[in-house]
Amino acid sequence: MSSRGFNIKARGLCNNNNGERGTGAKCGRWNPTVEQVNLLTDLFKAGLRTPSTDQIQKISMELSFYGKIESKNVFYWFQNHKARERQKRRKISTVDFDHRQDTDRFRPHRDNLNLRRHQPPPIEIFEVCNVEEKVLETLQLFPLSKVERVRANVTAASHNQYTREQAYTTAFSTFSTCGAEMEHSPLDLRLSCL
Amino acid sequence: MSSRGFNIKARGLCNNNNGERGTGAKCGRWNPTVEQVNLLTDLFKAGLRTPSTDQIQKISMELSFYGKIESKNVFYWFQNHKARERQKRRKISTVDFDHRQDTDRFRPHRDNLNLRRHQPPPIEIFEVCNVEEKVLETLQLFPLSKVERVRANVTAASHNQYTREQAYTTAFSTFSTCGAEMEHSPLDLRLSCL
DNA sequence: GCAAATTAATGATTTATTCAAG
DNA sequence: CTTGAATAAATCATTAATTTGC
Repeated sequence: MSSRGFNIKARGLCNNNNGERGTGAKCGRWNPTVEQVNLLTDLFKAGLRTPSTDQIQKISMELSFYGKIESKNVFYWFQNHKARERQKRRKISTVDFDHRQDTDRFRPHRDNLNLRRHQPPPIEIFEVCNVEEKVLETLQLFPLSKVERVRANVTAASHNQYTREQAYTTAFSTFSTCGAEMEHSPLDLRLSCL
Repeated sequence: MSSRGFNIKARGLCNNNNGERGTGAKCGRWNPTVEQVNLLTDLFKAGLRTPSTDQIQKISMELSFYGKIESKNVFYWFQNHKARERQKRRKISTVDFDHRQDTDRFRPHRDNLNLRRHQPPPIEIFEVCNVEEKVLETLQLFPLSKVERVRANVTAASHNQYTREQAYTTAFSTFSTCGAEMEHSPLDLRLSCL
């Protein structure tokens, strides 16, 4: 019993969504291929968090090789994956001082948030994040032909997080974008085109 | 002291943003004309809250007559205006039981939030919202030539919220979109185009 | 084995919060 | 101090895993 009036939303109209993956050409939402998920995960492991417009464009382009995909799917995937990784990590890194009052049952991890905001957070989270942010400035997407090599390299690198920077320059084609535009901003991606 | 690495973001590169309005053709953000704000406000008063892709497109188109504007500006305007109206209303409707401890200084209006979530909200908000949702299905944008008339009608209607539906059919060209696409969803707007 | 029923994941939206320009 | 812009959190909704009874 949905209390919304939205769930009508074009059922039956939609053509089959993904040529591969799974069974019966349902309509609803994007159903990523395992390859697609793998690649996205690799990029995430490599430190990509909030891809720019161009990056999303390229990723989507590359991944479309493995199945139907839209840019927004890529965007959402990173949004969700980032958030849920954060959430997961927060959960495990705060079980220690998780003795609060009853009132906190109402807001499951809000307090962790406030905590995170108003005091130095459990280091490794932001250490990692900062690294990401920096590196992302020069991170470029891979050509499809190099996919396998990329996967191998990144996977290898993920076992040793101090060779991560190496992994970038090895796996992805890195070239200086400092003088380039770099005016992306995730919102451009969401709206500028319309 | 911003702890982000984002604020670099193309300063100086940007060409002048808005030809009119204000002073010196700065780059930064959109600076709406008074006419633009007026029109947007009218639409808001008329009940528009989360315009669809097409609606945003049209609004942007119309408003571009008064000055430089992008679709995303329209999108953001509604986002912000909706949120801040809600916030404003929440503030005034919960001042009564606003006696909390010192710790709350850290999170200014968080508690109001939780409140809103865990108990029936001040009715009229959601009453209004529901009305909006329904009406919006048939709300169409105005032609620019009718702007003045629209403004007049909407303003008039805003004094008597029970003639609101009348105002729609009077001020805007209403035609049945039930059989039409109606697959918009705000996210299409943000990403589908890219 | 195999569907119906439940639950867990996760794609998609909305809402809240924060940043920062003017 | 207002508000445009952007991010993060919370929420909704659908699909896949899985459990369960047969």
